Amino acid sequence: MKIPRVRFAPSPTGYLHVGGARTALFNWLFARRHGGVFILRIEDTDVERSSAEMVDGILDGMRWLGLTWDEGPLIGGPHAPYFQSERNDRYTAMANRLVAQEHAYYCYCSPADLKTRREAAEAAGGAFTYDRTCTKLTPSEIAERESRKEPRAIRFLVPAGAIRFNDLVHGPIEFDAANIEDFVILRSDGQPTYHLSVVSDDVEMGMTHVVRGDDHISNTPKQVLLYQAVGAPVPDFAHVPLILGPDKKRLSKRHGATSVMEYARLGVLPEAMVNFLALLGWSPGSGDRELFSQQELAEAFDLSGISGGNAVFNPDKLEWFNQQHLMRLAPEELITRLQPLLEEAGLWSSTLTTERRAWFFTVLELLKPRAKRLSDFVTLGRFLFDDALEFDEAAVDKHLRTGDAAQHLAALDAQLQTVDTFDPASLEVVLRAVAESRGVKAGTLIHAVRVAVTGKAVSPGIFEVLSLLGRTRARARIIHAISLATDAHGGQTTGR
RNA sequence: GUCCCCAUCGUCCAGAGGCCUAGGACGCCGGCCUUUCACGCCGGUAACGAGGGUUCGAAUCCCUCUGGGGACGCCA
Repeated sequence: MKIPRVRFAPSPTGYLHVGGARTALFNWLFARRHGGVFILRIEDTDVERSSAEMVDGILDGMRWLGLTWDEGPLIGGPHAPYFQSERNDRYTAMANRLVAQEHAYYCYCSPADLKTRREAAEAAGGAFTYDRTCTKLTPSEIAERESRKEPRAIRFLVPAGAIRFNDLVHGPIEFDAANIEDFVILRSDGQPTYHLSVVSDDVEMGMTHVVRGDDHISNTPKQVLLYQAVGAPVPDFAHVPLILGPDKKRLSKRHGATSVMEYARLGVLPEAMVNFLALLGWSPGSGDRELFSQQELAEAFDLSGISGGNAVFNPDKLEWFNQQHLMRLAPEELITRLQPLLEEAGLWSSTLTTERRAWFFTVLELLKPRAKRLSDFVTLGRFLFDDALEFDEAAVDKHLRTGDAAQHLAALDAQLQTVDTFDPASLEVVLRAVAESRGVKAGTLIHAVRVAVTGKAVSPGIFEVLSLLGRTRARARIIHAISLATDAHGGQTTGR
């Protein structure tokens, strides 16, 4: 196989959504797998709807996912520029060449008129196809209109016959040109349309494969025609099925989060998103493995593993992948990812990464199996980072303001004051001894202590928690809880 | 309406004629572990859309139907 050159060519009319992200990922994986080149090209020929912010948003999404491009915005490359809005002269040149070779012609029909006719046809239940009015113009009529500078578009003259191309995921696909109208390639304002700019760029940039969404299948015959008209080799196509919402409709905003950066904000790891997206519509074939790093995916990826049918986006599975990747993240790395979140929550201090490093690592290990998202470390670990506890009233009523909880805690506190080492094992011995001496089940005391030191009914193992808190903080909380327990009417239960 | 794509558990995939009394994962339901919640472990639930062919033999090949999706713009 020749060295593949592939591209992801988003239109900056919105943020990078999961569908686009997966297409980008497949292109990236394909390039990396075969030692090819991955190009990022911005298709901003729709001036009305494109914006610089959207370009930045897409670049952010690409970077977050780790989809580095070899040629494209910011870094340039041998085929610069990589913004279609800056390649206009090439498109006009190609359009003019096509007119000169009679592969295309001027069309003076007004868009407004075309629109009404199209709507009328639709109302009548059919589809409107351009009737080639302007192909009937004589050379002198054209010359006259041109001299008057009448606005006109350029249409491609679709030749009759079958148009065939081989799709790497769908196999051979054939269209009858009779069903394809003479499409506009250059708008009356001189701007190229999608078909023209895509083919022009893909030819000039030497694309060998076009990996894109399924929704482009019906565009492909038009583009094949364009390749043939300019005498360029037709690349191999691979049309990737779409991502659907739970209702089997094309995934859109009304299904919830669709922007990849939205998932980033929700505490999803890019490695989880990549893993999830890669396996949505693609499979490495035999083998039951599902957990892959980006590198491993790049080694296993193959276009032939892409399935032909659309796939439903399953948030539950994404969350599972996230949890799995979270658990596999090295402590150092986890800290880096967590820092912004902890800072935002006002829970970060530089001591976390210096003298209390070991302490922090242990905390993270304890929280890991319980966290499904990055943000869970903040909520789950808050009681360890911050002494201002928020008490769960129901838990307080159930475990603290009940029986002799206060006395039990007081007895425990007395022992905690004197216990030699504050490690989990010693603490367990102490607590069980106190429970026995007071004639209660260990569980009873444990539950009371948990609420006392965490404010909640659920937490990681209580002995680890106590140990991590340390003697001073643990005892202070228990003492406060005792007063809480004696206060029959609840009253102020927040803070310390 | 026309054209195109697709069709295995609720969902994502495996399966490229006999290995399939259809496998894995998520979810769900049990159980174990346990101080709670998770993690982990064990087990269970659940599918080849229908009908015709081809073949000794079909989830796998062909046809029809049905169903779902996409495209029909001077949007990309």
